[in-house]
Amino acid sequence: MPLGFTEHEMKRIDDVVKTRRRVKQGELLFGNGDTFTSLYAIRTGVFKTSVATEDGREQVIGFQMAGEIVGLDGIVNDLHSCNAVALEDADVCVMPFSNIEDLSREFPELQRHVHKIMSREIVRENKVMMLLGNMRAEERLAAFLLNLVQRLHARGFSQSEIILRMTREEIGSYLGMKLETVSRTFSKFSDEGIIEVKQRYVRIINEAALKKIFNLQTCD
Amino acid sequence: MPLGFTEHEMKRIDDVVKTRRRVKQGELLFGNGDTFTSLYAIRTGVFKTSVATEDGREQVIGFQMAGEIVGLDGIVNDLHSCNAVALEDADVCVMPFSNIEDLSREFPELQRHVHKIMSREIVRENKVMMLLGNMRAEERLAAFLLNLVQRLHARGFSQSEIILRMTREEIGSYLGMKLETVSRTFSKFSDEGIIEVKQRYVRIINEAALKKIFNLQTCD
DNA sequence: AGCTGACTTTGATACAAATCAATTACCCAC
DNA sequence: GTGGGTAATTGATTTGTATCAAAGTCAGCT
Repeated sequence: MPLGFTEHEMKRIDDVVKTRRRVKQGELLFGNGDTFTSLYAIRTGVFKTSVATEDGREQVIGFQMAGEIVGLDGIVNDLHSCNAVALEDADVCVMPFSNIEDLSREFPELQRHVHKIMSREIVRENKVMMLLGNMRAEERLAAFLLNLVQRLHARGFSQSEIILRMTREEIGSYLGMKLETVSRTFSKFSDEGIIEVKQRYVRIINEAALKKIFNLQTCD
Repeated sequence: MPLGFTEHEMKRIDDVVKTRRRVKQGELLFGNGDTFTSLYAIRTGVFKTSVATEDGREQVIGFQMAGEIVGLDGIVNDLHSCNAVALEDADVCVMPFSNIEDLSREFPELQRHVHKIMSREIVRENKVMMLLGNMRAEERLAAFLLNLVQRLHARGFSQSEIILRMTREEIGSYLGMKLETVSRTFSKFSDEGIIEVKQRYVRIINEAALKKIFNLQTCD
C-alpha cells in the first residue's frame, strides 16, 4: 500500500481492509459465475486462478502469493469469470470493491495504486502469452522457475530453493504442456546439473544456465 | 462512453478526448520503452499490439479496432511495454491519463467505466491464454474468426464477410502457430465448405460448424 | 507399521505442427 | 499493361510434445 497519508486517512483506508477470510487448501475463494463484490489481497498462502472450457479442460491463468491481488476479472461484468483455489491454507483480506472505488476518488494515491495493479496484471498476462505462443518446453519451465524464485526471494525466502505448492499437472496447465513433459523437463535440467529436483522440492544450482535457456529478462 | 451526465459535465469529459492523432499504415502509435502519457481510443482503423523477445521473436497480443482502448500496459511503470502498430491508416483519440484520473475522481460513472475497460482486457487475455495453452490449430483459427466477425458485426459490418487487415504471419503469431499452419487450416476449412477464403477475403459459410470446432462460447 | 490413493517418473510410440522448399497469386509503381 | 516484391499456398520431411502405459514415491490414515 502506498504511503504519505495522515493518521486519519490511514484509518479509513485500513477499514476497507479489515475483513479477513480464511480459505482452506483446495477450497474456492471465488468461482466462475460467482457474483463479484470484492477484490482479495492475499496475506498468506498460494492460490491458483484458472478458467475452464465446456469440455472440462482447465487453463491455469496464474499462481498468486502473499501481497498479490485476485478478483480483478470480476469487475467488468460483476461476475467472476475464473476460479481462485487455495493451494495451501490461506488468509486473505476481503476488500469490497465499492469501498475501494469510493476511497480512491478521495485519495489520488490510492487511485493510482489501483490502476497500477490492474495494469501490472495486463502486462503479466502479455508475458505469459509470449511464453505460450513462442517458447518451447524448456524455455517455459526455465521462465517459470526464475519467476517463482524471484517472487519468493522478494518475500524473504531463499533465492535458490523452492517448495512447489502446485502439482506437475497445474504447472503444465499454466505453461501449456502436459504433466509428463513438465516432469521430463525437470529431469533433463536435473541431469544437466542446472537444478536439483525431488518431487516438490527444487533447488536452483545454476541460475545463469536457466537464464540462458530463457534468454529474456526475468518476468515479474 | 457512459451516459447520464449534464451538458456541462459532458463538455468537460469531451475535453479529455479532443486531441486526435492520425497513424499511417505500418506506423507505431507507441512502442516498447516509450514514456506513457495517454490512453488511446481507436476511432478508425485496426491496430495490432505485440511484444518481442531479445532474439526478435514477436508475439501479437491482440488486434484492436474502432471503439477499443490501447495503452493500458503503460500505466504500471509509466513506460509502454508493448508496440501498437496500425495495420491500416488509423485515427485515434489521445486521452492523457492524468486527465482521465482527475475526471474519474469527480465522476463515479467514468471511474467505473475505466475500471471495467481494464478488467475487460484482463478477461480477454485470460481467454487468449486458454486458446494458446489448450487448443489445437483448428480450434484456434475457428475462435479467431468467430471473435473477429462478431466484433465487426457489432460495428455494423457483415456477420459473415471479413477483409483481414493482418497477414497470415500476424494471425499465426497471435494464435501461437506458424504462418504455413494458418494457411493450411484456412484451406482445410475451405475444403470442408465451412468458409470461403481468397487471400485476405474470408466469408463464413457455416458458422455452426465453426462454433462446433470451437466448442466454447464466442469470446468477446 | 502397513495400506491406500494421489502424484511423479520414465519408457515406447503416435501425431500435430514446424521446418524446409518451391510455386503461385497479388498489389503497386512505372 | 509489365516487372518486381511481398504475401500466400502447397508439398515433403522432421521434430517436439502428446499420448499410452507401467513403475515408483510419498503422505496420510487406521
